[in-house]
Amino acid sequence: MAASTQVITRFAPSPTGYLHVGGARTALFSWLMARHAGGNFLLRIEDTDIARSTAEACRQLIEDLKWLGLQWDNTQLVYQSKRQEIYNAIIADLIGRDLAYEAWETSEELVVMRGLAEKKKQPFLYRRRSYSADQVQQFKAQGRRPAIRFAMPVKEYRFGDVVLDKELVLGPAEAQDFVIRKADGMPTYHFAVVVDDSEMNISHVLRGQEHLKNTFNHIAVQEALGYRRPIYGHLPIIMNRDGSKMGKRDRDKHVRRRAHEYIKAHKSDAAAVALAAGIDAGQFAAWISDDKKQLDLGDQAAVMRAIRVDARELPEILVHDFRRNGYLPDVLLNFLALVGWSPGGDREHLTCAEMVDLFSIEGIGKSNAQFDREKLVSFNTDALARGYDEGVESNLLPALRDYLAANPASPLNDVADSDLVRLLSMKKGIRTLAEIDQLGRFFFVEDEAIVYQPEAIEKVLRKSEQQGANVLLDLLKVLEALTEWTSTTIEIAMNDYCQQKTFGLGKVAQPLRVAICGGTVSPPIFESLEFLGRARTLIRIRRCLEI
RNA sequence: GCCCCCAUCGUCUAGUGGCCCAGGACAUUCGGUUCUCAGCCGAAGAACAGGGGUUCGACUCCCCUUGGGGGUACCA
Repeated sequence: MAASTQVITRFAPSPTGYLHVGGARTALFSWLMARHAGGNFLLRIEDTDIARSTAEACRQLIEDLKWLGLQWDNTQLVYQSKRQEIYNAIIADLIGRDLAYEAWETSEELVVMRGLAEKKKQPFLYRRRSYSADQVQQFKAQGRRPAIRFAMPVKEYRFGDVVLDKELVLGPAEAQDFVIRKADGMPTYHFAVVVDDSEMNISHVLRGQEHLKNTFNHIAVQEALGYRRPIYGHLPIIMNRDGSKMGKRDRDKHVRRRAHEYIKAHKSDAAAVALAAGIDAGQFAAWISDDKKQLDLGDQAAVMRAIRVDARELPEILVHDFRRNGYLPDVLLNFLALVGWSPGGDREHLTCAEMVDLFSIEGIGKSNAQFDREKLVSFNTDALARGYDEGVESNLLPALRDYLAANPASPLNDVADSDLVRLLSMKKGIRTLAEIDQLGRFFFVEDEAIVYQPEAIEKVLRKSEQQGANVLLDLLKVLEALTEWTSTTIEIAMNDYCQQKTFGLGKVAQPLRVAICGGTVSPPIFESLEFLGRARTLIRIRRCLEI
């Protein structure tokens, strides 16, 4: 393949938080495209927003991509924050050619100017303004730092979009001088993205449709710099069930809502919650009263602890949420691919290799799509069932270990592989690995730690004049008398007992279940008893009867 | 306010002018299986946003309306 036709795609996230599913899908499509064409997929970190970018977020992002298996081909990651001199040299050149210039307005002044334009029902456009030498002196004396704006040539811009399959046009009236270097000295996204895509030889840029209008800015800079233009494709946006754009903000919104609820329910106030969370009171107050503000990851976690909100109740939108809640990476990838892309025909369940093979830009849809968690659960259930078919130990055990790594607090972390395999084999038909965790925990805690749920005790043991409890009393004797303790012998004994009493099996299974696990839900009862062992089973039954 | 994109069952989609009174999957409803929860098996209902064109013929092409979404930052 000639170098000029080589496909090079990239994923260029901003490290301001964990990877969310929208970003993951963009990465997936770029990855699929490169792999399909036998080209390269590169990773670049766009950390030019120094206030919001963190090293921690960056580490998470990389871990999430690795978990998904979206391997990138550049051994050396590109960090935009480390390339300031390169950008500055190019900007200096642009200034020298009068294609860029210093702009002295503050953000506040710009907000006022925009408000004025909207009042007049006019679009706001920034075009070059002149300052007298005196004014500039004054600005400098005030300590102002200028931003650098690109003098965007006033003309028509157009480009062909391979996803939308049409030509997009920006009229001359809409050209405006946008900022390419912020007052803090960092380049803006619009500038760095153009320089780096060119330097990295990116052939195809796939990104969300929210970038559609930005593309004209990028083209203008490319033209000024004499760069080759990559092929652009703008992906449909992934939406929530309520039809709004799916993003990190949703979690923030949820936490804010819960914080308000907490303050109301506990007759507390913002300052007290901020104190409990150990974060700055002023910052917290600003966040809780302003929907547009977002907490960073660490602060969000601290606030959640303070108001006792568990991460599991947040809407799953981050790749890490899905990992933590027991989804398989390949399932998430398969499902994500189908949000906005179709291989055609009736095919849905695909391995990564099949997706690579079948991927094409033409198969990408043009319209926004809602993210349907129920269908994802169904995909996960199917994949888990296939895992059972293909071997619990080779297939499901590593997946469960991975799940546990993301859930360090689970008691199952201390359990031997052989027992995890037994547990998995006992309970088929699970939808997520989290179900194994929840359903299996009672095996691995102390007998005294079993918590008997009041509703379960009432419904299964106390109801109908303590019928359940009486059955349990009988069963205690039957089980004590058993010579051999296997699920088969237990089942035979229980069936005998039921025949004697003309009971259905449910009449004995449920009391036993409550006795050994404290609730009404567990893996199949006879195998559970065998697994738990005679001694512990009997201890738990006696303890339950005492209560 | 201004600019832009999109439009098939509730949801994700197949469909590139006649193979479609529209196919699949998830969800839903109803049956069956089962010691609980799941799972599994079977069946059913469910869509081309509306209006104009073009054409012998329109889900497919064009226009308008309506609806949804995005952007409008010294965020990316």
